[in-house]
Amino acid sequence: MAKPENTPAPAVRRLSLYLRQLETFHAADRRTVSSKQLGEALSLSDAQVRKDLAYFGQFGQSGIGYPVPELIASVRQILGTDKVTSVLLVGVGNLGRALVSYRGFAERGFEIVAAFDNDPAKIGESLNGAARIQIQPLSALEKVIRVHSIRVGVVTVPAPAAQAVADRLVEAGIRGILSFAPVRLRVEGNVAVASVDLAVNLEQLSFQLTGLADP
Amino acid sequence: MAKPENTPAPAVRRLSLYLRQLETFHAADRRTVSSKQLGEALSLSDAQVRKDLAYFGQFGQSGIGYPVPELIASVRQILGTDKVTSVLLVGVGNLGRALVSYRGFAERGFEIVAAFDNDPAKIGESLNGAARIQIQPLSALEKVIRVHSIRVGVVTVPAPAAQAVADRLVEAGIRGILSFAPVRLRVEGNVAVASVDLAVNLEQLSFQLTGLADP
DNA sequence: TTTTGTGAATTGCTTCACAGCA
DNA sequence: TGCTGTGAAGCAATTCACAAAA
Repeated sequence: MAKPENTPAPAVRRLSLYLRQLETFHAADRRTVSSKQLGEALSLSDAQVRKDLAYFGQFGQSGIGYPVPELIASVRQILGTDKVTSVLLVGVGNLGRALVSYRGFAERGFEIVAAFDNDPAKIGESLNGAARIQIQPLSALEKVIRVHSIRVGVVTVPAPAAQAVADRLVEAGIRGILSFAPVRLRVEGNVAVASVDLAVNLEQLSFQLTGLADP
Repeated sequence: MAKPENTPAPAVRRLSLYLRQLETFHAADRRTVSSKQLGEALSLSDAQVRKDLAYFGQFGQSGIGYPVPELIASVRQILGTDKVTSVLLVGVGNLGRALVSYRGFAERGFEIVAAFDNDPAKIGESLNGAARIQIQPLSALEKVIRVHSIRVGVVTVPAPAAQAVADRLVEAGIRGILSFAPVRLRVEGNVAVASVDLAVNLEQLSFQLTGLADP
């Protein structure tokens, strides 16, 4: 359960995969799992699994493996998802709408509690997410962040507007931003940014395709 | 414009970022760009930019930099996005709907030309994407793939259904799969798979947050 | 000059292999 | 025996630094 400063980023990414797989094992009433089994399910080596987990503490038992429920709890704590995190979303286009109702977020401990857009026609519209929320004007952003102590924002506005929205979120005290805009956001040091570029993934696929034999 | 077999995967990922940034420079009528400028825009070192591009050919000119329009054309060719790629989508939930109308795909050369779902209530419904398409039953999958020679599929079905859909796509001759289901898909060797797990990205953010000082 | 392309050095990540424990 | 945790080895990616080109 330690939180070392010098953890390889890839190891942290895989932690999420371990958690997902552990939950699957848990649903099947598995009590323990070995690094070999966990690795096989995720196409990783057993050594990789052990190294990754060892960065954060000693969770396993020699000869037995890792206790599934306990390891789930530990990994959640490491990731900070053992408590529900309130999240706001800016930009209620098609993607924004889909994310508000995306159950995968709630399942992983993230609840979208507010949504913002600058289109007057959308203000007041109800959205069905984990809770029912109403679209609010951007002018309400700062107040909502303050009143609800929201620390994470999801940005689904068009690329040209993304930096301005990010600046505003940072100014209002947000600590983390998940952006779907295909631009590199610049933020002051103490704010974490993660970026998802959906088209990039298709481009990577496309690249791999050009290298494959075509029967 | 070579296509070496042994290119670091991270370099290929960055190629997409270079393309994006080059297009921004192009829109601003920049004729040439140096590795330093490109790197600064993306928070990468100039050496990194040069190394990455050099994996694929010699595009720059000493003392000048890289010619923007030519490099854009070359990178598109390397990624295989110089031609439009027809894509199908399986699973028209909220996320699937959003992706069908997502303009970022069309802008990068991917056109969703067919959408499938197994919910009888949805069959025949019209969706507004780049083109207008009708939701079709899964039973039509194989025929559509064959008739339109579709090589790439986007999977937005619930996790438990994803592997079965992937198997069917592979069986029908698809060459690449972009999956949004939070499971590791197993496919036979010659099919490329890319996976986007939206919740994972929030978890990574959450992890970073726990390490940051909270003012 | 400026800036590329690239071998060499370095850093970082993964795999190996085994001591130690149940 | 079966399996973890970990130093050491091996491999991969990044950065350095400079010769060559315009």
